[in-house]
Amino acid sequence: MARSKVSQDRRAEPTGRSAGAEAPTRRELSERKAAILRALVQQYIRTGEPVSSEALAQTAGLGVSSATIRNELAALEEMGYLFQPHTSSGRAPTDLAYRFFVDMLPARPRLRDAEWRAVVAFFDAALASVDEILRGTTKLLSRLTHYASVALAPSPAARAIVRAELVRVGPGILLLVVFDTGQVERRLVELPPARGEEDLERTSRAITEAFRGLTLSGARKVALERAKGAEPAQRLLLERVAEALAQIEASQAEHVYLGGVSYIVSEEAFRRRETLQRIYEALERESAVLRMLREAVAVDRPISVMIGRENPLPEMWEASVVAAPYRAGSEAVGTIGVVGPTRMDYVAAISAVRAVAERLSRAVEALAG
Amino acid sequence: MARSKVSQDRRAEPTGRSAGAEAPTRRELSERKAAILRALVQQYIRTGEPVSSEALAQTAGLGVSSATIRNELAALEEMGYLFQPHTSSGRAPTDLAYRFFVDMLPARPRLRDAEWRAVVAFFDAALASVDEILRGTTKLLSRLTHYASVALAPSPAARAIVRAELVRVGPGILLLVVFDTGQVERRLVELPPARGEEDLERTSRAITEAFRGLTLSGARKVALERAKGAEPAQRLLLERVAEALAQIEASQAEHVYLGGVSYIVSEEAFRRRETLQRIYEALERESAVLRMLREAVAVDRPISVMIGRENPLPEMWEASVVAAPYRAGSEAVGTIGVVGPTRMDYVAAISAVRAVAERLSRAVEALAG
DNA sequence: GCTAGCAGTCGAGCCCCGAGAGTGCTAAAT
DNA sequence: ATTTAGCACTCTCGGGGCTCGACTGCTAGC
Repeated sequence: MARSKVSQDRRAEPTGRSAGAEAPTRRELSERKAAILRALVQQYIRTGEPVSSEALAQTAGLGVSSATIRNELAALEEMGYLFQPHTSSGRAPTDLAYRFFVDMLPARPRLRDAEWRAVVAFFDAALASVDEILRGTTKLLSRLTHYASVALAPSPAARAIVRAELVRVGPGILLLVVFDTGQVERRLVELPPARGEEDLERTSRAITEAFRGLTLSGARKVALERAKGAEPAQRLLLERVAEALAQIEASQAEHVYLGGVSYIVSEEAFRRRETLQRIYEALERESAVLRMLREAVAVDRPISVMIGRENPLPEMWEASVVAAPYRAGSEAVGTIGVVGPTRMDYVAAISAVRAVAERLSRAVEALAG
Repeated sequence: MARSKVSQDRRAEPTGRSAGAEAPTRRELSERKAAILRALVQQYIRTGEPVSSEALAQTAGLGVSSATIRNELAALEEMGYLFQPHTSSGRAPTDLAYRFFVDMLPARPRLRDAEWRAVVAFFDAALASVDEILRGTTKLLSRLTHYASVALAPSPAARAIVRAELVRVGPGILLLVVFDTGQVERRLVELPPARGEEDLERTSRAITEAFRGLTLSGARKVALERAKGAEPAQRLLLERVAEALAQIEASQAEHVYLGGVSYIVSEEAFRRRETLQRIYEALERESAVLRMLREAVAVDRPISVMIGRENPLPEMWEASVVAAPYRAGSEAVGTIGVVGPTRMDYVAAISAVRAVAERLSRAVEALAG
């Protein structure tokens, strides 16, 4: 593949949309170069074919001839924005060009009416819990964008507990924690030998009372405190509960949602089987998705775009991610995003992700109060 | 595609392994034809290339010349077991041939030792709930077989409730039902206006007591009964709880687990993008997977195999499914399976699915007591 | 009934060729 | 100093034609 000219520096500008703020290292583009570059990227996104100077002369509306544009294109290629699949073909954008294109996008693209209504309709339906909402959200996002979608549930670590119980299930004891988002976490509690049902009941009632309104770490502290004063029978149980709480806090694997993976199977850009397989593998690995989305929204922006090699996962270097955090109150609690080819329709993806993130925030906020 | 000769009758023998029992409609094959057919299918599964008479003469060990085998092959093709991609190529199996091959498989293929140990190890780890187990199970199955895996959770309809509660979450009330499998179902209860916290607490405690040990429909009856006698404030709430219970009973969409989809991306048999996309679309549609697995295990066998067009979903006609129910006690409560190309390694898939279903049954049984 | 042998069929790979698309460069024009 | 017209050059893509080789089906003889 003639990809050798793609920009090496993985993170010239790691964040999403820097809307006008220049990276100091990047040479400024002349008006005309910028216009040409934008037109080229736009057309390439539309057609997927390398763009010729002639085509740009006609569509970009600069009133200069194709020969002039050819000179500019040569310069842009020199600067690392473009490459030619082969000597006598048009030019295609590198990651750097997409970055430029995305950074220059007008501030707030709007969703089309029909789509906006679909978003509103989805979130208007009564949904019981964040889990249920997110499952639907990935489907919604994929339907809107025709790309694969991912979502991260709020980390329970920061959420308030509305209920905690111990339940006997089969031979084991299950610690059940319900959060203000409607999320439910469960953990097996290693059972101390020969525990009576009454003890269990009593402890369960005790923690239900004691944990209400606390966070996981708060609850854990309380459990340990109470364990100290308690009679031996309860003591062990409480300590085990504290352990389970810690485990819940640490684990996050279950909180990745995935949807619409069938949409990107037919992407021309993922023609090579191997590319597609590696992307799917990564998407199935919760830790990978977690890492990717975390990094995507690390910088505090409403929408982040991660283009090609900006992605921390090499498997994703031929893909782009458009991601946004969603909030409950003022703090970001989770992330949603879409995954498509670097040649994705950024305008559509950004507006869809933005709209969904907004409504999702409201929905989660309504739940969590 | 030269697939026109594939058997038309979608369900000559709908079930999995009939191990020797003949379908009355199917003409009996001579010893030699059977041996040739088996050898051919085996080789085709191994190589993916049409098999020649010469190759069979060498490997099948029948002591006859390729010319003789050619005659037999012509007959088998006539009977619908084989087809030629083109005139001068070897033969490939039709669905009917795979069906024959699978039906003739020796009774209980064993898993290789290392794999068996992986299965045992997975189920030896303490797992909190059926959900958690199944999530891991699909991963395990896919790792073993290199195909995509699906699993159906036990329908909560038949399970016993170990706990039911009402919890205030944000502005809504959440009905939380915990089953003996560790599964948790939650449903928003349409809130009657201006309900006091004490009422809620009281009702919650009441249903916790009253529902313990019942099934969903049992609990629903109890709720409605109690509603009759109750004071108006509680009455409405109880009726709404009954409604929510009915909804839980009816819904099953959330109970489909999917894993290892990246494994089948590179399947040569799904070379055509469209084929792969349709398969993925179907796998993402819970209702479709539900229908497929239901039909697969409809006949009471330890392992069911659904080959190509035997599948009720046309999207899956180029794929095969190996499925098995898992049990808690004597009743089948859920299903697991793998999805691969019709040319899949049935022996490996069957032994993996069987082994996993067995251990899974034990694990679920241990949970549900 | 089996098999050796042979003619016939078809796909895969290769080369060649021409058409077409698009570039880079040069030299003239502004 | 730009811009542009013009032209030579490069490379892909598709088709046609070719050979090679892998199989088959069939026939005739064992």
